[in-house]
Amino acid sequence: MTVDKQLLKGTIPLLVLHLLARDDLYGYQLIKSLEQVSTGVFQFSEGTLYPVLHSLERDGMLRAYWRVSEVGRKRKYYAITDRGRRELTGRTAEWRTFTGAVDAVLAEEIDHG
Amino acid sequence: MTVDKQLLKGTIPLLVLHLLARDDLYGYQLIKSLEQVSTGVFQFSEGTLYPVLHSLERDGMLRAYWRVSEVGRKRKYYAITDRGRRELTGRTAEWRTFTGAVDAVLAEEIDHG
DNA sequence: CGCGATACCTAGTGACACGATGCCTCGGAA
DNA sequence: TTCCGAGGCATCGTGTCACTAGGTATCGCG
Repeated sequence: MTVDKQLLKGTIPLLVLHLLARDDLYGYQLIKSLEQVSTGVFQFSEGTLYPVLHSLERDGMLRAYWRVSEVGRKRKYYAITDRGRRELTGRTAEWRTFTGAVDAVLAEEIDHG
Repeated sequence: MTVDKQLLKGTIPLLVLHLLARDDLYGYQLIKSLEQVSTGVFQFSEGTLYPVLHSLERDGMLRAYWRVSEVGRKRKYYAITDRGRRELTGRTAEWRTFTGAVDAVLAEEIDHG
């Protein structure tokens, strides 16, 4: 099932920060990881993810570095910073609050007229 | 705790449709209800909610009618339509899928480096 | 050699929540 | 009586942000 893209607003940095809190990853790998972990629900295009990475880096949440694989491919890896970890904590709490509030509304019994 | 407004994208119609599936409400009342049920997390301005109501009405999800209270105040009530109920079912399923996918990512163990 | 996958990037567009603003009524306080 | 806050409706402009479309380059394989 596909998801209305509007629902994604603001959640992509949360997802990115979380995955990078585990391991350094490069952009393309991040896209594939998000697709895999979400069992196909998230299918981000590169035009979506790269700008997010750049802005997170600009804001000091991530640090980027180039590494060349054995096969000679250049890859730009991203590592989370301390600031990024703090941001992740805050965004995770926000996410819980937000979904809790929505679920509270959805828990209201509806009238099947 | 306040929530990043970006998270709200796309969820407002879901919340509105859900509340209106219980009872006909007028716009101002809807704002107050959402604030109350979410225990203050959602505090929508009128500039936010009225356009949502109008577009839902335009799309046939809602039907609007005027009613005058005993004190003479004119209020514009909104009633959900059959089409709106079907939309609500779909959006609710989308919401579950979406939050399930995000939570799946967040459930990944993180490395506290 | 061509093509798909890998891997990076940017610019323009469009959806949409929000703040600001405007109009009107009512009740109570100054 | 005048004013102000709350109730009640509405629209417009702005800013954020995901996405489509486009561009470059390398690699492995048929």
